Amino acid sequence: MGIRIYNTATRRKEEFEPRDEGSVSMYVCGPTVYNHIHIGNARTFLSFDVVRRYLEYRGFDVSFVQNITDVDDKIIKRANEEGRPATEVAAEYTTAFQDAMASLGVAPPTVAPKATETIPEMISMVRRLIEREYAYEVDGDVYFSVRSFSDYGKLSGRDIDEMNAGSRVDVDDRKRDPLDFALWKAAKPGEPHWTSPWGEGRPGWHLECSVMSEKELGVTFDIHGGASDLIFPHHENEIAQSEAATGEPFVRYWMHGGLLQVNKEKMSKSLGNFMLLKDVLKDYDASAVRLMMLQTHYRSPLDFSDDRLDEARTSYERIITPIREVRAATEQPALRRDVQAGAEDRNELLAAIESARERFISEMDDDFNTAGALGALFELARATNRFLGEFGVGEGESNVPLLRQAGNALEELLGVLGITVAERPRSAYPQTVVALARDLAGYEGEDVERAVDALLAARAAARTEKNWAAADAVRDGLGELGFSVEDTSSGARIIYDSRI
RNA sequence: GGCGACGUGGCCAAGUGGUAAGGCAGGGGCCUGCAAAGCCCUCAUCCCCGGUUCGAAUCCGGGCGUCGCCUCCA
Repeated sequence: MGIRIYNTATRRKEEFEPRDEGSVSMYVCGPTVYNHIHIGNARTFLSFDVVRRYLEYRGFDVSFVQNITDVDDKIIKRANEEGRPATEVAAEYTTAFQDAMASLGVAPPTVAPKATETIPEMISMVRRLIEREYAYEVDGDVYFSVRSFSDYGKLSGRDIDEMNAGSRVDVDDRKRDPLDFALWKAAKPGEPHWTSPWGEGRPGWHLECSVMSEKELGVTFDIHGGASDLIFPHHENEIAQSEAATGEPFVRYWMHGGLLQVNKEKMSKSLGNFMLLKDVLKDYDASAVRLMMLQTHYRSPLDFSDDRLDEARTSYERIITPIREVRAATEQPALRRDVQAGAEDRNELLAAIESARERFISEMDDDFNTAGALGALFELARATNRFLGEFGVGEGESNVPLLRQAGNALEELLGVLGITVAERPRSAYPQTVVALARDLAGYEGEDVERAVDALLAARAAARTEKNWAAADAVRDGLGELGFSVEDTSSGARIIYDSRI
């Protein structure tokens, strides 16, 4: 059985069959660039990053399109508040968005169209809709007439007549129906504007995604994603626009992610209970953030808290430890224990590798069940730790190929989830270790790396002499600088402890 | 009021008909100079009440509770 995807449009899981065999066209609604993105936004982009990575892992050639909405009411509002051009605001936060995505390890889209660079196509779609009598113009504004599109409401399961539209918003009496939405907005003085058959104006938000997706992927593309708060009205409106304009089905599979919550309440910019991604990443590794989020299924709500991030950081260490251990052991095999593993034990680890891989794939095939997939990886981590602890590299390093196989499998599958084993950056050692080395190890140079080497050597010597006080002074001193020292059978190891 | 989702151990969370993955935390043990890491053991009958079935966390009905959408929102 292949990949199954929960399709919001049909409310059930469906076998995934792309439009074109072997390739996938997917579109995910991107940000409106008027502020830094918060971690709720990040969760959605992360979810679809994993979808994209997994589809590629399964051999599909994925065209991944994500727009940048760089002209919008909120951008204009912000620009007015700050007394600078809207284009400047948009440019600033576009860059910030791209930087934030990169720091979370989200792969860049194949194409990232900007609304302001797609204006002619937007005007063209509005014109098509007017010609087909799905849209009408009033005083330079153009509205989509929801009642002219009989399928309106099919994605969100709503009936126009049962919605008490306008009950909480002022009804614009120029609209034929309160639910009619703007395709094109006449520009007010000082706003960004483009020349159109209806006068100077700018595109409506919903229009942008219909146009940019069609331009890059054509009609009836495979996957359209976004968070569940976009189902209505945004995605409903996209369907109406695109299907009315083209007469073809818009999208094959609609995927919607669950919302991030804080204290059981939705995190949103309007509620003000948000945390910016860039701030969270100051304190937590991207991989830990990814692990935290991926331990919950993408469609479920996820309650966010520092406690959960702390837990995720601990479990991140757990899952990458065997990878580090295997590297250390296979790089310095002479120092490792050399117990020969019997065929039975070797086969057991081999079987664990195979079953982890199989389970990972079957969990991910089932609507991208990252939580289940991670479960499989934790099990492989334990099997690897057990083997490593019991046999090491084996006599004549005979266990090395098998251990590498286990470590590589873990690393490869974690990589599909975008979780990487962070290499300790060389620059991580602060200059203060030099002083520490001078005090405790008699080191006289200025190089931080060598200072650390000197400290570890001094500690090893002290331990040989059973001078525990001197040995512990080194460990405690490094500990205060944020590094922990762990003794392994291949000698002491120093790791940066991000908790400090 | 309409539409929808959800309710699994101390916390988080997979599992959607055949007898409860995994992570975090806790308890006991091994290893260690001490630690850390790791390993082993231990820790639930799935919100409540009915029903269907040989058998249900898993299906149906009814409660109770939480959340989301119906307005810009990832």
